[in-house]
Amino acid sequence: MAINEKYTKPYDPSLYEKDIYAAWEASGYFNPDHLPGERSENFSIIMPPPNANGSLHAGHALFVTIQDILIRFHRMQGKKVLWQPGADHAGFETQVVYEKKLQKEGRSRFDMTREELYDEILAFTMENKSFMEGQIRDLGASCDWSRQTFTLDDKVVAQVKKTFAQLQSDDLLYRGLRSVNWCPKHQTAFSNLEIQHNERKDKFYYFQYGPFVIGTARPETKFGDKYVVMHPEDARYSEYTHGQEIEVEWINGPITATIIKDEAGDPEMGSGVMTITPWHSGIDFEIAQRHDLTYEQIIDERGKLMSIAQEFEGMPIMEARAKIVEKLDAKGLLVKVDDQYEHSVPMCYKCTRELEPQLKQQWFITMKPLAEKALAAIDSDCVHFVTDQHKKIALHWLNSIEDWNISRQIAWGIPIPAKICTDCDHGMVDLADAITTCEKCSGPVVQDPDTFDTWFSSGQWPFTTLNFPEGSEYKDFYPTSVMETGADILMFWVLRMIMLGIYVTGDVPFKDVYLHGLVRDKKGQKMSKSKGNVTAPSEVADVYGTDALRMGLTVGNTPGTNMNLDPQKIGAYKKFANKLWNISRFIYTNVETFDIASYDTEALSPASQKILQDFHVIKTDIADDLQHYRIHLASEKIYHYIWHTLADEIIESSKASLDDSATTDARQDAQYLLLTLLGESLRLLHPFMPFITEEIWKDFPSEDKDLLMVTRW
RNA sequence: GCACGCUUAGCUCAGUUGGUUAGAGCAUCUCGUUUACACCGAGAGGGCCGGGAGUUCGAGUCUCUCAGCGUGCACCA
Repeated sequence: MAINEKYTKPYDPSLYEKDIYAAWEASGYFNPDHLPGERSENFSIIMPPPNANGSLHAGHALFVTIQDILIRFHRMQGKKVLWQPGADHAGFETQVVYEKKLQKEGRSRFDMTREELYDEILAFTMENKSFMEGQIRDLGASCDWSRQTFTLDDKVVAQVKKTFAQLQSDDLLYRGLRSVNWCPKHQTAFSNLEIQHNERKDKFYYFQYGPFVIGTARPETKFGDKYVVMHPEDARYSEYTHGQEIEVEWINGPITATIIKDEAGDPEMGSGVMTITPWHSGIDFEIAQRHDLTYEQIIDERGKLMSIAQEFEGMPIMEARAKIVEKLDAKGLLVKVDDQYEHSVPMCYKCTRELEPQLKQQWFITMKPLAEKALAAIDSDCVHFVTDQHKKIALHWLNSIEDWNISRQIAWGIPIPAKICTDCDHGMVDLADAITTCEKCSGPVVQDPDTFDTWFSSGQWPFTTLNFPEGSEYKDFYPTSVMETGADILMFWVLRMIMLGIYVTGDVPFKDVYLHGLVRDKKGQKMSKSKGNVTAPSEVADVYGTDALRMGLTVGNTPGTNMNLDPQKIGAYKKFANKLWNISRFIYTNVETFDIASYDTEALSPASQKILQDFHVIKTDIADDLQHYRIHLASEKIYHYIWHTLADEIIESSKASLDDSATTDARQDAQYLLLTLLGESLRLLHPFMPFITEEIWKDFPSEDKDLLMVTRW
């Protein structure tokens, strides 16, 4: 197309983006092995694998944009660059999405075998995965698709199991009866990080329990309470001795209660006396363990009372609570009710239902030794946090880390390679699938039905994707240059990658950590489907173009803080794309007779030399910004330069020199200056707005030019 | 309870190691425009940088404190 014809129309992204991406992909330059020229330095990013269970949202668009900017910048700096993409099976997350789908179809996972469910979710995930990959391409991501990894690929699963066994042999793994966070709806346990605490006002009941008054918000758990705990120093109860037995009248008749003196009893709290329910409270369980007490399950996995509750058996919690209070009141044991009791209750982060602590045999990782090495790495800046506030949060969490429950009672995930004894419940790690009898009691064994917490495998992602330990990728690119991901998964993912990376490979998985905040709507509200305020990247890109979307997500978006995304802002960068289009039209149509290769730069006027020097300063400044992850500043600077310096000043003042009445020297001086600045500006802007810059670059008069994406700065 | 943030123009936000007259986008107002571009240009108004104290030759930036807003972790008889 003739230059004037092409540029006469406003820039229309939809005419060019698909073809340009295809040209990039066909060039092979996404793959570090096929990059042109000598490249001594390496630069690498492992892409956080998006969940393969739905469409990309604005947060995905943000991380793809930030990472692509860094990748393209370093590639144009002449580095050997790997951006390793992936897709996440996202265990529990995906299973929840799929269960909703089942529900709509009038089905339930509890009517299916684990194998049937697994196969159906696998098919569902694979379909979504390819859909999602198309959306990442649409955003312009220059990642190496030839190395794409799925979190259930054989190599990943094999390494994850190996690590599990290694933890066992290093004595960092145990299977034990512990209080776990159990969701009665989803029928699985969660790690401590996955639970959400909600403030709530509830009734708080005081009951007469023998000579004591005890308080509780959960009367329905009290059937098995046969221990009375008080602080050993509490003078009010000095007449009672540890282990002393007393007869008390309780919900379903008289029981024998035992006095326990333990420092967990807080004299300041209520009467200073409490009864304990070890099966349904982590703290109570610890007390029970300290004193070797017995305990019993009161509430079943579905949230219903068990046979110990006698007449209340089978009732759901809330129904039982009211009736038990009624009965205790009738027996004259209800002392008072406080209905202004504020407390926070643990909820399932998915269904916002109350979690029920249950005692379960689960696999736990002993985290302290792993955390200590991570702390040292962060402290010494071997892992450098770009955002200082997240370094503080990381140190705080690692310093008070708790053991990690990695067992999940869901089908969609990596099966835990272990055998469980059906007689004594003893668990044995079994990578080779060779164990047939219990090592403790010689009883029969079955495969552990549970799967790993997704974050256990994700935590090993950097080195598994790079083919640890023998792969060339691992040798060339580990530790990777920077981990860029959402600040909301700092503890879930980033810190676990650091801990497991150091543990398995002996080295940190990445040198820098760059965390971005949430993308919210223009009013600062969290985007959600139910609110209808979701900005779908694909829809925005259709209206304004991908380049405009990328700029809108980038300019002024400080690392680590949330951003409010106003579509109007993206519209502003659509205007900018068109401005650049017209700048190019003006320059190209005015240099058609000019041969830049044969122009003698010695002849350049001092004024033009000064302009080029000024440009060089800006360019150095922008490069420095990008080296230091100041993407929000770099993008604004190049925007400002192109519009308000190149267009408003340099082009405007060049018009006189390009006029017919001007001398040949003056005209050539202006032509050289404008063409040079256009070429340079396209390079600088390319990482941010890759499509339009590549398209304009096609018309740049140069002998042996390659794609702009591999043109050096 | 422990910890981490935020507060700058009407709105959304930048402001890197303290250093000229505190910036941008959007919005508002005025003027201009047969042209590279109305997806335009020139210009204007608008800010005791949350309050107070301190360090300094100099503070939006550092320290302390108060207030408001937000977030994470933990606990909950």
